[in-house]
Amino acid sequence: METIGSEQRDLLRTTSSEGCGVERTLKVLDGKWTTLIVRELLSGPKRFGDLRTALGSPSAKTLTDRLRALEHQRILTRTVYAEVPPRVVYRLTEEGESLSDVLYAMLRWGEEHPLTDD
Amino acid sequence: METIGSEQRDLLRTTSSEGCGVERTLKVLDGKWTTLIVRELLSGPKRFGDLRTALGSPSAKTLTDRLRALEHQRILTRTVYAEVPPRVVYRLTEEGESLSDVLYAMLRWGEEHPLTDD
DNA sequence: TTATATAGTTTCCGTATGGAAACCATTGGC
DNA sequence: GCCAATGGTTTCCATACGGAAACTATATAA
Repeated sequence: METIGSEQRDLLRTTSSEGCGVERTLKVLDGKWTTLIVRELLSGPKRFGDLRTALGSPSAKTLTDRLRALEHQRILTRTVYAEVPPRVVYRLTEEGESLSDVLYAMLRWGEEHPLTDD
Repeated sequence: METIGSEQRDLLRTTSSEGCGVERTLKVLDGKWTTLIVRELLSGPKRFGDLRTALGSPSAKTLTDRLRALEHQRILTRTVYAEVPPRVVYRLTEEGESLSDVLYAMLRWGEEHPLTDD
């Protein structure tokens, strides 16, 4: 029983190493917290502080770096509300939302293959 | 139009940050070349040298490290043929093959979202 | 007047990652 | 007797990554 159809296999086979779609996705999801940030935002927009808490407190610097990178790649938007203290909300763009297919595939694989040792 | 069904969204929402399936998958696919190695092997078993060429010549040390890690996690098997010069073949296990769902999702996303600048 | 909350920024630093280069083992072929 | 080919291993090193701590801005509340 195949886990992959011939159509999919062909796509994977014929794509060159350079500029392959897989590499493009890897580039976007690069960095220690990046993928998890997207996962958090898939359940709705979140504030900076909420993200930090949900992720288990990465350093402010690191979280800022990742958010800025994702913003630059148009995966999410950053909205500052002119209040005091400031409120900043991050929300996925349509492009960011579309990463849910990748995230969900990861989620399923991870749950179907619990780690044996390690 | 939603890109994710309510069933999927619920799964992503209710999973805690620790031990989430996404994190498990990230752990397996960790490292610079890891995901690309799996992509290469999805089109069939490959020798060490073939992998190096296909990937664009990562250092031997790095490739060895990644292959050993994937072997340890039972994503692939390493078969040594007692010939001279030696021939070593790497092939995905069933578990490794099942990563095709993740890889294919990445491939599609990457192809549907070519980079604008960067 | 001072404290407080949020969302940073900046500086500094330790570690991990990955690459380059040199070296090794084996044996069939010249 | 020596070289080539394969698939490594070992050592060394530069950089990138990410964390900790200290600092900042602002307006409201006490």
